[in-house]
Amino acid sequence: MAGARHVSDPNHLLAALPRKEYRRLLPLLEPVKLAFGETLYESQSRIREVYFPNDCFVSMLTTVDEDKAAEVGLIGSEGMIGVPMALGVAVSPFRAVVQGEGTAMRMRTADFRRHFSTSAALQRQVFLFTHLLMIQIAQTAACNRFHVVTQRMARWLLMTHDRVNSNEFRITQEFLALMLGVRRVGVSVAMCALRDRKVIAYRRGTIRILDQGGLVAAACSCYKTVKDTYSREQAHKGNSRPTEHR
Amino acid sequence: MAGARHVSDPNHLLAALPRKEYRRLLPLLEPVKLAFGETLYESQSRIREVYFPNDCFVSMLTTVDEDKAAEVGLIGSEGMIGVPMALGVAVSPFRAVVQGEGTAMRMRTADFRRHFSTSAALQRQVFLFTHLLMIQIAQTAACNRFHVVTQRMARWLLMTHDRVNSNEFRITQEFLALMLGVRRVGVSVAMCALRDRKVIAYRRGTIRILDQGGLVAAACSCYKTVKDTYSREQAHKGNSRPTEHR
DNA sequence: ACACTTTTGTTCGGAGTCGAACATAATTGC
DNA sequence: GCAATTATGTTCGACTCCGAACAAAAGTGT
Repeated sequence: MAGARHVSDPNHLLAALPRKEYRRLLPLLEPVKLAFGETLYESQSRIREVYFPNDCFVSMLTTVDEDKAAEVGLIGSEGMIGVPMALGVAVSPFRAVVQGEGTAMRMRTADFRRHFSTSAALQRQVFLFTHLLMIQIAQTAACNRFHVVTQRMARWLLMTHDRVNSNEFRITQEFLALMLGVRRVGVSVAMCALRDRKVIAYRRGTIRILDQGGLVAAACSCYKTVKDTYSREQAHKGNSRPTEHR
Repeated sequence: MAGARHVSDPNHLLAALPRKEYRRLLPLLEPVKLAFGETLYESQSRIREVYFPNDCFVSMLTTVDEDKAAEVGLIGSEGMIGVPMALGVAVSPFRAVVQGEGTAMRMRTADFRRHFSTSAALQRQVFLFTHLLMIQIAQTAACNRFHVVTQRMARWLLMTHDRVNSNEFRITQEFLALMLGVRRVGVSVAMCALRDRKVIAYRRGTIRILDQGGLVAAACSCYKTVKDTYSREQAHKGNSRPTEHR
């Protein structure tokens, strides 16, 4: 959790595969560098490749009223981009935008489809993640309903923090406002409040988390709820094979 | 859409199975009557049976802060209750409450698991529905973020209307408020407004839709978005087999 | 050093929802 | 018929967030 960033932090879904499966998959996996802001899928567009993030992470956005959008999920090395492929659908219902730059393993949909149908281990990993993603989206729905901007923003910072493995990362208030679906002013006020309480520090596009506990306290319970669910399920799936990798 | 209620409106997932598959499944399906308000799953509880609604429908609720809850999905004859089972998880992340009484086909999880793993047709149906449910939940997340009570309520009435196949159904403002995660007062005001505009009529626990077009106009675009997605995908899956059933 | 762009901070009135409380109307039980 | 219960309607002040507009500060390019 508080560890330094690994040089090559591998994707957890792939890392959890039996070695034999992994070797079989490897030739079809192309390591790619994903830049901040890059769009992997447009909403309603055909899925051509799936991605297994290593140390990058990606936002899933739902569009509404043709001008507004809101983030419904955040996916890092614990998951995969292109879940609909696992459900037999090759059209992405969401826009997928790279939130944190880094590397991912890319796989063509045809290759994925072929391997997926014959690999019980891959199915197990991907379906479990699909389940977790669904929970995350549902929690976001409830969170959007009940919690105020400060809480939702704190939650977002924590979720990002968990995926970036660093206390500092680059993000502008404008962008954060887009993700949360609020005005930038709302973010500005909320961040000032947290800064005054010495929970975070920031300057022009860079934010640093000073007091993680304080941030958890400022966030709604949604953060803990989702995180606990993730670690609970990760623990279960560890049963199949020890978490050692590479 | 405007048709009368069938005496035995069958579940669409089951109806779309090849006849042979369906016959194989039938002995394991137990028709049950589900009463309004009945809880099929508690949140975090073990899933013992899955349900294929015929003419009933069920709300999926996410709990938050130990006292509040919000509906994240509404499932009728187009779907199944117990989607996590298809993803290899036997614990329901949501509370499932019967919203509209009626009948469903019940199946023990062990039987479902066994058949599911060997029936490509059933997998196809259930995974497609899982995909649609995910979209519905995500849309609810965005909807909760951007739209006001009147719009969300209109959407809810329309979604219910689609599943109940009748212009009139029983529902109290108190209950509706629970589903939407707002105060009853908010629902009261919104319903008065719609009634004054002659879009709906109601009296103590019963509501009647007078002007479906007006209701669509009062609702946010989320209703149309989700509905269109459903019909688009339903059309696709029809390719495998004509929609004739029984 | 300077102009320009990007990012952040502040203010304003208005709309929507909140929690709380109370009033009225319809239905049920006896 | 009458009391109790359930469902609906209305009002109040407080709070959050909205859209709009403007100001200030930090970084960039030349």
